[in-house]
Amino acid sequence: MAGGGTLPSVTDDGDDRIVCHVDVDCFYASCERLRDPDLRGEPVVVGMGYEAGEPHGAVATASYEAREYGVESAQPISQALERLPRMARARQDPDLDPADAGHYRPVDLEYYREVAAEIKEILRECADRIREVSVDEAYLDVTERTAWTVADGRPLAEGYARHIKDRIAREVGVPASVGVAPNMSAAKVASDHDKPDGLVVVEPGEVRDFFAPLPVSAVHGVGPVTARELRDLGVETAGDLAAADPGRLRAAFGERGATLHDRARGRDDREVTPKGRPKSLSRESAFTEATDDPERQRETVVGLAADVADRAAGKDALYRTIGIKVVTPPYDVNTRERSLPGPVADADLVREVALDLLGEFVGEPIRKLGVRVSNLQFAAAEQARLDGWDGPPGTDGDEAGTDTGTEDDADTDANGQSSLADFDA
DNA sequence: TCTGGGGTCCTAGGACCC
DNA sequence: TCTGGGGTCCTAGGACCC
Repeated sequence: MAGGGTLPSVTDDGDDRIVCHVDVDCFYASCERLRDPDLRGEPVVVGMGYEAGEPHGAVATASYEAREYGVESAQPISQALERLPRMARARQDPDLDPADAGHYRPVDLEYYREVAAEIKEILRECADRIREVSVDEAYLDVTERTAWTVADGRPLAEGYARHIKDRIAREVGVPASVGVAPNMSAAKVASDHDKPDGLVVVEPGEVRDFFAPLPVSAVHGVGPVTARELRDLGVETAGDLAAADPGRLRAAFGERGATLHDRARGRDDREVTPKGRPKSLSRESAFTEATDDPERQRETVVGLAADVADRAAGKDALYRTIGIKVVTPPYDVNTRERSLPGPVADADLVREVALDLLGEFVGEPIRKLGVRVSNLQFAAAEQARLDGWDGPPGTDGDEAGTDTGTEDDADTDANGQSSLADFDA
């Protein structure tokens, strides 16, 4: 970019990696279209906790056509229906125009996972290192597969990204947005920049200029709360953030402030690494309306506890901490947890501890309940396989899992974590 | 816009230890 | 009797992400 006073040929931080962020556009809705091509071009709303003909649940994904009617994700279905009536209803009600109606579908995660698996296969073929963020999103390090070299006015990396995007469209049949940049954070923002069906390339040295005009909320890690607090400090754009005094940011936001400052300046040295094992497993569910019925509350916790224990068992996970979440009106989130002397896999214990913790709240009005297990350790065989070693003699599974085994992903994420590790050493 | 479900990381205070 | 300066673990809550 022909920027102002900065040195023209210096990259933001000397990082010449090539990172792609691939994000399937309104994934659930796109999957529904895959299975029912009549939905193409139509407003589609996928609701969780939604059942055909019922008004409850919340919007998981809305197609872009549905968004034009003001349907947003996380919205209650009842509200979505006010803005975009159901097609079946519009066909019967003479006051409604079917042209302004939408197709509502319940979430079918199993099917979406099948589609995601096909996409993942393509991504794995296209990159040496991948981090799958969620069912519809992944980072790829493609440094070894392409180059920033410019040919015919465009970097080769752009053609490579287009190739990935085209393969997903052709072989799977869903649209994806792709961002290409020298680091993860910029690649993510790039893929968000021109949705749907976007392809945005930010070359090394351009990252800071690319960020500059964007609102702070576009920076990954800035949510509504931080955005408001930043605004109060006079920081409106990512450019303001990059120019802000890091000491002030650190004072206001701690380590996160420093990280966000770095991101806005185009600095992010996180490596693209696989996600590793989960750190907690949980299950929660909301009552249609807050209830103070102790029996319903206990029943719910019993069911959630069984689900969580079951899932943990399916993953060969042991847990040392059992907790609950209790949401009381208006929307107060309370958590309670208890750690055990050692790791267990015991459904009865999950239930007993969860019920015991619930005792503090039982009888109060409750909107939502959750059960969680954490401090996970994985069975020895699983651990050895994932760690890529066979287990040295004299180190049994218990020892290996106790401490460092679960912390060995310290290099994966937060800078704070690795600096702590450095300090220890 | 009164809020669905599954996660991650960070912070801060207190207990406890040396 | 009062008190330093580490460190770890546990718990609760908050912000954020998809």
